[in-house]
Amino acid sequence: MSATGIRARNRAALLEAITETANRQLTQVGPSELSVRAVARELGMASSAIYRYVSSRDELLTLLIVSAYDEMAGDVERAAARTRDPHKRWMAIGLGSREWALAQPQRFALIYGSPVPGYAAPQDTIGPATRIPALLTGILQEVGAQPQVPAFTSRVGRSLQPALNDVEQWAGLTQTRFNDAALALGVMAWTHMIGSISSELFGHRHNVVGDSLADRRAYYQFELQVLAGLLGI
Amino acid sequence: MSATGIRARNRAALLEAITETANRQLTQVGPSELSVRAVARELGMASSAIYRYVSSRDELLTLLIVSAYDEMAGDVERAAARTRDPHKRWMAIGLGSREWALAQPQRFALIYGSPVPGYAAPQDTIGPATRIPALLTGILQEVGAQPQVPAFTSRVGRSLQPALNDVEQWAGLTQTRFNDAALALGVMAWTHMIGSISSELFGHRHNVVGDSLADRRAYYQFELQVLAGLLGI
DNA sequence: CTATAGTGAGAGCACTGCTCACATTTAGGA
DNA sequence: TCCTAAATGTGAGCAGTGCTCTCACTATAG
Repeated sequence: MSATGIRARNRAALLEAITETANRQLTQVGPSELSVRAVARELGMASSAIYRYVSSRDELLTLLIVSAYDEMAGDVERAAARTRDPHKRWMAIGLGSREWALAQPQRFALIYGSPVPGYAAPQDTIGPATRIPALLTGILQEVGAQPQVPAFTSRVGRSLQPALNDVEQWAGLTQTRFNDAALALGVMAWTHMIGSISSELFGHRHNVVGDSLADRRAYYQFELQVLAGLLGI
Repeated sequence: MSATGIRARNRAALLEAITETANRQLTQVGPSELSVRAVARELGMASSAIYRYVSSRDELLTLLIVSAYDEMAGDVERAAARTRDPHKRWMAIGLGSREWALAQPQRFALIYGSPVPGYAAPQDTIGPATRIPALLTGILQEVGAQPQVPAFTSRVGRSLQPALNDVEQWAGLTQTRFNDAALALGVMAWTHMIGSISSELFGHRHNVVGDSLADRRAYYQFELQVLAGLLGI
């Protein structure tokens, strides 16, 4: 009788259960170690049954990627919403991103680490992936999108021009509009945030700097300040 | 009769052959997919024989990591040695790093990507890992290590102090000596270089920016200029 | 009520890292 | 020189993986 049917409901519930347990296993084993069989085992079903709901391990990973992007963006958006001041929001976005990454390192690695070879991100992921950058560009737009590029801008300007030839597309995607330098520096800031978080999280910095940067949060905050300064926020 | 013995020589040669074929397989399959059995197969020996030379897959990875660090550093050092001008050397180091990464993406992922879970980098890797950063700090030292921090420095300064409490150790390691701000910005620059290269290589930026940054090399060059400007190079 | 499509179980294939018992070769000391 | 001990290679085997296929069963639509 039910238009959707009891089967459709069960199906949705089970698919949710699959992604949930997979996400929970991700807190312990890391993306490349995630096992379809282990998920099935924990759910008490045959491993082959999983493939009724997810066509392959890669498709399961895609589900987890989308969920990670979305949850991280949600956290960061909430953190950013707590203040109106552009500079404080800038810091909140940066620090919030790091916080989420430290709390969920494997899920961060899933979306910002080196991809598993052969995996091509489908279209479903680009929407959720754009949410945090959109917050940043929103701030740029708010402060007037006139970055206070320091004295070296003239030297930099020459090398910048050929890099940006499709700003219109970007502006349309994010519904913002500002000049080339602001875009370039904005992308640079976002790149640096995830680069610095990755560096801390994956222990690359430790191989080089040792414990020179004892208070990692304070150092990251310093970096955020530098980036904000570059953009005149 | 030979003090070392023919066996030791064979052993060394075979160990070299193993890392060589492993490195060649790395050009096609990526770190997490690298297979001990496949290496053995290509060398025409039983898979179990490999374990006479390498105690585990992780130890093989460590060998490859060290070799990747060393070869990349060699390339970049050569590129940097072509000029004496600090600014040009700065650019050569940054661009050289990117060049190597684009030519050997899997090996770059091996050393700067997300680590395989459970793998802890042994001491052998920290020496080779420090070579390129040492080039950068060398330039900082050369230009006087007085970064031209822009107007926002005063605001930044407060948050910087707690982050740096073991500068002496770092200075000893790299045999350089400069002030806290120079160190902090230097680490930031290096962090950004590998972060930006990773972002381009692993396709993270593509999910966000699309093809707005058409000429990726030009954009990366722009970033290098900004970083150089921050450090007064 | 029946034909159909959805669902689960289990066996099986090809692959992985790794261990072990066994044969063979080599090296060094009595 | 001989002989013991160490080093080396082989193949079987264990436990795990992703994924496919066949078979039974059940809910749904006509």
